[in-house]
Amino acid sequence: AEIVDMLRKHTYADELHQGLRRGRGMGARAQPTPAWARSLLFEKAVTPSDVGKLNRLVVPKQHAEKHFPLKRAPEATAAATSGKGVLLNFEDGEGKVWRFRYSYWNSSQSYVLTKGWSRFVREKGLRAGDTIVFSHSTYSSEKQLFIDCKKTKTTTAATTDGAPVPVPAPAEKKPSTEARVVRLFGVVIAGDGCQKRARPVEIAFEHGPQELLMKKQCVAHHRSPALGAFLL
Amino acid sequence: AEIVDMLRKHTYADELHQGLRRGRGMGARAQPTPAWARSLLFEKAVTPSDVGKLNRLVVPKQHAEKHFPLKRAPEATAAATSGKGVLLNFEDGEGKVWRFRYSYWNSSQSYVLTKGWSRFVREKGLRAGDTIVFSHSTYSSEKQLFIDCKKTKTTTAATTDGAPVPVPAPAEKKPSTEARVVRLFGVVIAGDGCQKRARPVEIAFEHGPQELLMKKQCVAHHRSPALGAFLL
DNA sequence: CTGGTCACCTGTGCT
DNA sequence: AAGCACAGGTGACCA
Repeated sequence: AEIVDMLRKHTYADELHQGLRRGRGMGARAQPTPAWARSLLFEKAVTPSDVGKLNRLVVPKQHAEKHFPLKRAPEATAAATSGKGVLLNFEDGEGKVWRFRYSYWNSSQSYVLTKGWSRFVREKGLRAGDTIVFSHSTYSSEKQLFIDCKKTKTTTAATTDGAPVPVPAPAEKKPSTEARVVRLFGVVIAGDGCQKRARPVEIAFEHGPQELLMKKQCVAHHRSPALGAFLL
Repeated sequence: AEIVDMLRKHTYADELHQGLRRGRGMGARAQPTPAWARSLLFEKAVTPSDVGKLNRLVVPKQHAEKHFPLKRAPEATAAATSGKGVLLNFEDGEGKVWRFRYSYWNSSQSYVLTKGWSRFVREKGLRAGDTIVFSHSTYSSEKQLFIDCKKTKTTTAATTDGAPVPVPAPAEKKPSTEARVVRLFGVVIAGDGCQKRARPVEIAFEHGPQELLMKKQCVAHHRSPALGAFLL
């Protein structure tokens, strides 16, 4: 029961460990584990769903059962299999540690990484077709796992599926020479002396007017004034 | 532990009490508590989610912590806060008593009514945009809570179903003296000082002007480039 | 099996 | 200009 509780909540040791590895803010480990100390487990080319809004990565069953410990400890099987799963730590190429929840979904009969995965996708800029690489330490004493991603070439970036998004490269901080502006939907709405508008209102959508790509939300919010009109 | 269990399951006394108040089937109490004996606590305009398949009502945190007793008894705090929550009884305008489970969701840091809520929604015919009113007895000896709903006027009553989402009366909530401006992070980024256009641009959407209280939210997710343009 | 309930999770808008 | 509140979700569980 105690072990189960430790799986559920972060323990003090966990936090300490995380803190140590992460160091300050962004936290690169002082000494990332070198590649020669790693042994490949398997790779997967991520699907659109893997990097989409499902916020999960499907781990191919063969590799999951072969390499990942969900059913290892017999006494922990009940907890791991039915429900909560386990938390796994993966170190990336920069030494940063990522913690994912790893569990089995009975409904889809599949192994998945859930909590924490979307953050990884976002921060790595992972895109459908990219490949993630799982490996582990060659030192059996360390049970450290590793995760890295091989991005597809973005130069020609012929997106197969419907996801264009010309990867803007890690769009660095805005060059200081550039004027400070405020953008809304990619359009400058303030700054630069509030330049005059040359163009009339145009609202473009991808799927036509009926889809609108907009979701309605009730805004009878307590104190927010009724936004019925935009004015610029 | 016993008390916790009583909170979890309906006790015999509970059922008896319910039965007495409800009378037969639809059950109106012989003497509903008159309005003058009630004191308003707060209101909420229900969202689509509140009346949808999620079967829960999010209670705005400020009101929840101010008016609802989840954290009252220090010894019960652990049980109430972490997990199970408590059962609360609310009397409606007809004297019928509704029992809801009220609890705190750690993951979303929010207070919710869960069990029993969907029945209320169904039987009251509650729709997104309707307002529910919470009040309590002015007799401090009675700790009775009340719940009522103010349906939005569907003047033509055209809405049978199909998600029309009527909307409450137009928000009067405007500091009349204040200039109309656009704020971002609370900072005016567009308005009188930075203004070339004199005319506010009104954006009307598919369901007509009464839908203007519905906020548009970009749902293009990760995909979609800069999402077209929104120039005014 | 089905549908209701529960305890989670996350992106986004508002402050 | 960063945090929080919450609308909108998920799978698991159970009656």
